[in-house]
Amino acid sequence: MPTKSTPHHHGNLRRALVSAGIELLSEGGRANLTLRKTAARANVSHAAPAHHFDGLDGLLQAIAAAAFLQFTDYMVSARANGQQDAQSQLQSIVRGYLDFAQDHEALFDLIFSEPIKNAKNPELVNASARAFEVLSETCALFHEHPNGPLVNEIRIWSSVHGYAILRKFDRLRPHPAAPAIPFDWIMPTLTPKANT
Amino acid sequence: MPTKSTPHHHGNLRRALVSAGIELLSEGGRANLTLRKTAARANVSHAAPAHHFDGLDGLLQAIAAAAFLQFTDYMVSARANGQQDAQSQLQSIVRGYLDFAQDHEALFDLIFSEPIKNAKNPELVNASARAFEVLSETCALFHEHPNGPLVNEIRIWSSVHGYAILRKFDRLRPHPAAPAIPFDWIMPTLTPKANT
DNA sequence: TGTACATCAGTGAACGCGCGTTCACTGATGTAC
DNA sequence: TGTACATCAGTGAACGCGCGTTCACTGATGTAC
Repeated sequence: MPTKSTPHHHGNLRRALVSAGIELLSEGGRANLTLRKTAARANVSHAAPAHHFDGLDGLLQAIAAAAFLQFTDYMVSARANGQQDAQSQLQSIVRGYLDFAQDHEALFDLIFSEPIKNAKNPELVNASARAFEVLSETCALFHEHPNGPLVNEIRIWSSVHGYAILRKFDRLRPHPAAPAIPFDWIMPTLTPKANT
Repeated sequence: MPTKSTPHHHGNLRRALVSAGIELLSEGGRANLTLRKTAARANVSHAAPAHHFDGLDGLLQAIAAAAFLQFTDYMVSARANGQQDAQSQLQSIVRGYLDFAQDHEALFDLIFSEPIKNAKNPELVNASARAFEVLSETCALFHEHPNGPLVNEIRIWSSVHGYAILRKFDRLRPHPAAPAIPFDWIMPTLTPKANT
């Protein structure tokens, strides 16, 4: 008799609440996310989340951590599914980056938002660091920039992040009927290390 | 007898409310901005803003419009005060862009935020368009990109915007003690039209 | 296998708070004559 | 210059609402023996 209602002990309420919160964010942005709505979406009383998160901020950070993991997965999956030379790998993670920004706009906004900026939550910090590592790994396939480490990463990352924002604001067209300028046209060029 | 208390007819309450709202945003971000707090900051009853704005959204859009004007002023002033060759002008507006992002972080966040994205308020739309024009004017001093118009603008703008975000998240250092990588090192290169 | 018991993860009522909004009001300003 | 009057831009009380949080509670789970 594995099914039938479970009035107590949801099983994995924490995960369910994070999912519910992501839905609410996607539907109505940050203003739509409250503990009470999240609990209701997870079919649980509004006091239940207190057993799993330290207030609204705790929920927000847990959501951001989950978002970073998914963000990383977009990049890693794209890289794994593409060709394996350096240039292709770099293009793949950039595609993953931009796809995530488009498919999950609310989460993309969240992870680069002010309240998340200074969060110390280790789960969140680790998830964030992992996303950045993916970029670094891929940049490591190229010759270091003459000015030193991290410069390649910043060149790529600045471009792709800015491009994502401009696309969100529909600023990539000379006029409304024109196609959007593709990222390929503005992507900085790096020099691969070896003949891969 | 020009002074003495003015219980009614503030003079320019609308402007005072926008200023008060900017202060509140700077102090505590979007969550700190409410009509009641804004009215209190402007030393006015909490019902007074209704005579000047269409609710909180109206105030928010007015603040965003004011922010765009100030943003534009940062770029235009920097350009006017620098050397006048094409490359210097471009560097100047980029410096203005980055200075604004740093000096007015809350406003920078606001003008590129979701709630402002789809606002139709003409004052706001015009202020936004003007900021973008400044970049276009300056890019017009360079040869058009082989792929057509707007490509130079997108290259510069993506980089500088992304760089501003990375700096905000303190991601411009290989390690905590290192200096931040300067924007000069990642700025895309354009070809000036004439020998200015 | 059964029983006692501690702990965990929910419920639902209650609370106080700040919010946006409404409304009758009133004093200041501007205009007509 | 003076008077009447409409309009404008404030006040302050009142409202209902959704919020986070607290609290006593209870049923389910896990553990000791």
